[in-house]
Amino acid sequence: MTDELNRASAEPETTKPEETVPAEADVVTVVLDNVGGNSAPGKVTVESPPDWLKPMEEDEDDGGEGVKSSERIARKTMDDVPKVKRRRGRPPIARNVRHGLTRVDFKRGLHADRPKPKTVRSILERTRSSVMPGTATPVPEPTRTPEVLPRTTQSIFRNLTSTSQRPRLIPISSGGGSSLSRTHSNEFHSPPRVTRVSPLSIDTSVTRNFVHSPVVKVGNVSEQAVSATGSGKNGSEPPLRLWLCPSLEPISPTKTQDTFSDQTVSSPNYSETALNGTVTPKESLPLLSECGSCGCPFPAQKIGDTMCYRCRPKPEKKHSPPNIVFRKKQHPKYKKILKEDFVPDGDDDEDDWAAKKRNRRMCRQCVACLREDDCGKCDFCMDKPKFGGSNKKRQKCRLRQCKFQSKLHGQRTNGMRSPSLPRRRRNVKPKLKRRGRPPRKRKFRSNPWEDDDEVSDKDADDDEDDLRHYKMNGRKGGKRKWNYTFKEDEEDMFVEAVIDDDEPSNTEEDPDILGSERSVMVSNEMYSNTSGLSAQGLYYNMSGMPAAPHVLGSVPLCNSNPVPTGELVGSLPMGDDATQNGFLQIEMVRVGSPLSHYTEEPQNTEQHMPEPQQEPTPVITQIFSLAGGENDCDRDQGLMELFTSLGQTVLPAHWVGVMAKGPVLQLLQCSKLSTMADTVVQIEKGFFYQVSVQNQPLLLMHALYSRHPTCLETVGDVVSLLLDLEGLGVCQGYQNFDAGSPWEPRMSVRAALCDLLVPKDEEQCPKCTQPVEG
DNA sequence: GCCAACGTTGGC
DNA sequence: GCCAACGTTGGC
Repeated sequence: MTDELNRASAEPETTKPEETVPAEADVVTVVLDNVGGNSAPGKVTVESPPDWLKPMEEDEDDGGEGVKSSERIARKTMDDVPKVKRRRGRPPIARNVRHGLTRVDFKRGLHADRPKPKTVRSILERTRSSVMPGTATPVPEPTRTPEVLPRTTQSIFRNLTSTSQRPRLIPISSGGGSSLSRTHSNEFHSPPRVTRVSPLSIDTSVTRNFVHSPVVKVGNVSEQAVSATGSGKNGSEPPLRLWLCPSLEPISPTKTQDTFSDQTVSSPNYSETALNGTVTPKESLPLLSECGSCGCPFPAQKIGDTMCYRCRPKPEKKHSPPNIVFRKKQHPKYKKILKEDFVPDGDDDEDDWAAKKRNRRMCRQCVACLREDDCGKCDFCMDKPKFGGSNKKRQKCRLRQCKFQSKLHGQRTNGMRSPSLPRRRRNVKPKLKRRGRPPRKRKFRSNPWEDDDEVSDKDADDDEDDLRHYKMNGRKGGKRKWNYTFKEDEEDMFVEAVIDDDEPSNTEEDPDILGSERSVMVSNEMYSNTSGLSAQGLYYNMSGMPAAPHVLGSVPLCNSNPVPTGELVGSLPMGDDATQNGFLQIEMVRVGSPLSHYTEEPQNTEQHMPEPQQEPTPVITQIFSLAGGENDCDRDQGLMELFTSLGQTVLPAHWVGVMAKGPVLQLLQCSKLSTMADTVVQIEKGFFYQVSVQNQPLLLMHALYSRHPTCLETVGDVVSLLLDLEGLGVCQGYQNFDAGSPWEPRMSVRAALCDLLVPKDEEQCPKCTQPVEG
C-alpha cells in the first residue's frame, strides 16, 4: 500500500514522472540538491517555478537558502508527514503503513529509512540529467514528498493544504512550461490540493479531460494512478494522472462548479494553505483565483473549471455522490467504525471487506460466539477430522454458531436444532457419523405431525435441561410463526406454543427468550380429551390465564383448581398477540404420539430420554383456536356469563371450560386418565347441552339426561353433570368376530344404539352386551 | 428452499 | 502446509 500511496501521491506530480516519484525523503534530498546545486532549476523556477514553488518553494527556498538540510527536511517532513496519511485507493498493508510511519523521524523530520530517498534521488537525478536536470521540478517534488507520506489520513488533510500550495506552483510552472512534462508536474502540484483525492493531479489539461473520465476513471483512478506512478514517470504518466484526475474531478468539477460557491470555501482553504495557510479562506477565494495556477484566479473556480479542479476536488467529494472514488475515501471512515469491532486497520477497503466478510457470521457477543471449544458431539464437530470426521461439512460446531448471524440459525431454527441431530431425513444416507439415534418413530410419523419437520432440541448443549424440548415450527396463515415445543418432564409432557413474530431463530434457541415469550403450556393430557371437540376453534380457558377480557369478560377464567394435575398450565402473559385477539390462537396442535417422534431429537442428551411412555392411544389431536375471532358474534351473553362463572369455580378434576365458535361452551376432561377423557359436554345457546363421547353424541334417551335439567343454566348444574359423568365410563362395545382374518386385530364395535356411557363398573351397555346384528 | 458437499481463503 | 470455516453449488 505504501507503495501505492506513494505512487498515488506521486501521480499527481507525475507529470514529472521521475521527479514525482521521489518520496518524501527523496524530495528532501532533492530539495537540497536543488537548492544547493542546480542553478538551472533556479532559473527555471525563477519564472515558472517561483510561482509554482512559491507556496512550496518558499519553504524550499528557505531551505535552499538556509541550506540547512535539517530545517528543510523538517519542513518537508512536516509537509510530508501529512501527506503520508492520505489514503487513496487501497491503503497499503498495515505493515507498509507502519514502515512508512516508522521511517519518519518526526522530531527531526527525517525518514529513518533512506532506501526510498536513494531511489528517489537516483530517479531525480535521472530526470534531471535526462529531462530538465536543473529544472526546479525537483523542488516541486518535495511537495510530492507528501506522496510518500500519504499513509495516514491526517496526512491527507495536511496534504491538502500542501496541495493548495502546489496549485499555485503549478500554474506558474505551466507558465514556465519549459517542458510540458513539467507543466504537468506543476499541475500535479495542484494535485497537492487534491492530495486528498487524486484530482489534485488534475491540471488545466485535466479539466479539459474531465468530461469523459469520470465514471470509468473513478474505478481505475486510484489503481492506475498507482501503477503509473510506480512504473514510470514519463510523459505518458501525465496522461494517466490527467486521466485519473479527470475521472475524479469531472464529476465534482462540473457539479461542484455550479454549487461551488460553497465549495469555493473549501477551495479557499487551499489557497490559504497555499499561501502559507495565512490567507483567509474567503479572501482566498480571490486569491484562489490565482490559484488558478492553472492560470485562472481561484474564484475562477466557478468560472474557470481549470481552477476548479483543484478546488473542486474537495467539494466534489462532498457533493459528488456519484463518484465511487469519494466513497472509497470515505470508506476509511466507515472502516474505522467497523474496524472497531473487527480489525484494527491499516488496511484498505479490501481488507475491511475481507474482515467483514469473514466475520459476517459472528456477532461476537452471543454465547455461541464467545464459546471457544467445540462440543465434539454435534454433527459439525463430528465431521471434523480432529473428531474423526471426514471433513465434509466443514462447519463450526453447532454450539459455536452465532445465534444471530449464523446462517444456520437464520435459516430456520429448525435447521439449527436438527442439525445437531442429524436430520431426520428419511432417506438420508446413513452417514457413519450418526452416532446419534437412528430415527425411529416413523410409525408415528404417519400422523399429521410428520410434515412438521422442524423438530429440534433447544439447545443441544444443555445437559442441564431436564426437560426435553421438541419444537415444531409452523406458520399460520402467513402471519405469525408458531413454534410448538414439546417439553417432557419426568412426569408430564407439555406442549408449548410460542409465537414467533419474526425472530426466527432467536426465540427458539434461547430458552430464556422462550421463557419471556408468551407461551401456552398444556399438558398432553389435556388434549386427550379433546377428541370430542370439533375441529374448529375453541376459546379456551386456561387456568391462570386471564381470559381475554373482552371475550371472556374480564374475569380470569380459572379452572379453578390450580391445576391439580397440571393439565393446563397457562403461562400466558397474554401479551400482545394474545391480547390483540383476545385469545391466543393455537391451531393445529396435536399432541399425543408426537412425543415419541420427537424423542429422537434430544441429540446429545439422549441418555436422558426416559422412554416416553407409549400411550396406547394417540393422546391428542385437536385443534384449539384460542380465539380467533374476536368478536364473536357467536358470543352468547348467557353462555359467556356461565363460562366466566365456570372459570371462577372449581370444577371436578381436570374439567376445563372452553368457548368455541357456535357459540358453544365446551367442557372437557383434560386428563387422559379419566374415564371421561373422550367426553365433551357442549352447552349451546339457551344452555341446552349435549354430551358427546368420542365424537359421537350421547343419545338423548340416555339416562344421564334424565338425571339433569334440560338446560345447564348454572354452575351448579354443570358441576352436577360433570360429577355424574365422573361416575361413568365409556362403553367398550363388543368384539366383532365377523371380520375375517385371524391375525387381524379384533375390533371392538358398538351397537347402533350404544349408550356410550355406562357406569364405571360396567364395561358394556346393555345394547352392546347383546348386540343385534344386522 | 434446504442441505450435503466442497472449493476457497484467512490465520497460524 | 495445515486448520478452521465461510460461501457457493448442485442435487433433491
